[in-house]
Amino acid sequence: MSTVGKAISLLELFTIDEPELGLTEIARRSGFDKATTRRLLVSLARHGFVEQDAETRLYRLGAGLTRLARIREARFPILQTALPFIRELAAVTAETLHLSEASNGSLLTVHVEHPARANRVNVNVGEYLPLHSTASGIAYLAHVREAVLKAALAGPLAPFTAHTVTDPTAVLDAIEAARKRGYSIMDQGYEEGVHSVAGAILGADGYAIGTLAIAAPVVRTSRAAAAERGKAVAAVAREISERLNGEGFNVLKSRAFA
Amino acid sequence: MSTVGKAISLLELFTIDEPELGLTEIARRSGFDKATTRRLLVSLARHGFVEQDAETRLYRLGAGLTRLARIREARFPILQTALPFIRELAAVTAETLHLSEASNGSLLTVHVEHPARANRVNVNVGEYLPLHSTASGIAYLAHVREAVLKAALAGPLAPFTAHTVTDPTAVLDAIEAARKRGYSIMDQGYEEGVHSVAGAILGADGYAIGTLAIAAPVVRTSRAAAAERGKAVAAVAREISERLNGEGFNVLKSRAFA
DNA sequence: TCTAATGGTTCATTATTTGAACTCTTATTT
DNA sequence: AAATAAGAGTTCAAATAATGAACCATTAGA
Repeated sequence: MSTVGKAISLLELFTIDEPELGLTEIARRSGFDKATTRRLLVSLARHGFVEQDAETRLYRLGAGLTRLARIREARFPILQTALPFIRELAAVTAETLHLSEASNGSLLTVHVEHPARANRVNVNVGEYLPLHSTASGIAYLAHVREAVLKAALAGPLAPFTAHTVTDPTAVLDAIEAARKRGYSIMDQGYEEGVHSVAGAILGADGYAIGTLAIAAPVVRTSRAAAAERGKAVAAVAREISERLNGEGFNVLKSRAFA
Repeated sequence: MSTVGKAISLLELFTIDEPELGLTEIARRSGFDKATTRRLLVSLARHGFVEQDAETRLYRLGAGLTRLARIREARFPILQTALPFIRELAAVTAETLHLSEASNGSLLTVHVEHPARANRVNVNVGEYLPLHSTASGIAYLAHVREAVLKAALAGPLAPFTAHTVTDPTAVLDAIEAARKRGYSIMDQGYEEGVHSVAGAILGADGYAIGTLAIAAPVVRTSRAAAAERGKAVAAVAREISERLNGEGFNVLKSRAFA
């Protein structure tokens, strides 16, 4: 692994649940030597990517990340644009909503809204989503360049549950169906007991730049409820796409595959 | 410079105004060899810190940054907490507002609201602020540990304008005054013609974790206007601190220097 | 068609990174 | 109160990864 990769992998040890870690702990988890770990952390700290609590000596992610994220947001203001819509939709559906952004052919979750109820699906910000086995992934693949789609279905498709579809042709069918329907459906393909629907958020070139998904326990998911959620999520994803680009969804869509 | 530092310095070439750059351009600006630059970019891309436009081959900041920034935000939700208050204050004051976060003893701007008027102060997201010559810096230094304050005033203080106060003792006086007043005032200390007031945002331990500032052209800044803005910005910074920590501002404040 | 500019790659040379062993500080146990 | 343990941080010879001049490929423009 490159030194840069090592440094970044240190950053990836920090999670919502464990946002602060000590030097020894970081070294242990990363598998790097303590001296190496420290040197990397110091390099990261110099640029504000991590900071150290003056009191506890624990390290945590730094504001330098916020800063760069804001610069990106200025170009792709998905989060800012989407937030009000997501909040509204979350209030209406009372199920877990998550917004994911495309980056280098992967999807990663950048925002989550959880309903205030006991039995709900939990999704963590920062999670990478497999493309073939999540509603978000299918919705995304329904609006990507041919080459990206091919690459996504090229490798062996991991079976996460007994329900995961691992046959590329069947996945393609699901993608085609999602494209026609306007939203994707995934029944327990990634996690047992979780049903999801998702819509694609399109960029100015008509290709997907992110997805919006609703994840709910299967016990609360009748066929009718799924369809209702699907329509809702698709409508909001459409709305976000239009706000983001200042153009009609169909105009955007027609721009892809041209 | 460490390899990690080099990689991060590549990220820092991207700005709001130039969010997308080509390989040769990045190499030229960073001063690194093209091969080196490329290798670093590939390492960064592997972790979603940059992404490459499939069409134009230009590089831009990636969603991996958004992801990590969100994890940080979960711990220090300054931005989320502050945004509605900032927006409201921006509407009322009709001047430039900027929110900065403390990171490793520096302040960097993570959000800006500009008024819709021709003559206004422009601040860029991502800017680092000198501590001795900005209202934000003074407000920050009024609520930091003794050691941080000493470090900030130790080096030579750069004169940015003819108005910049570069005598450490005078700066200390300004800090003391800000602490008593509840907000700081900076008259053209960083840029000619710009007047700013700022309030500190406190963390759970009573020390500053960020600042909120109003920057206005001096031509619109009477003594009375400055005082009014100062009181407003201090009140909002207080409010944000309380929301953030769920405790009264004075309770927080008393916790520091204990 | 030719030229120039950019993206991307190779591999021997060079410089940075590595990690075992060390100290220092702080918390915990006896 | 002394002993022990555990974590933070440092050092320097050895090992490894980074470097960059020169290369090719593709695209844009003259």
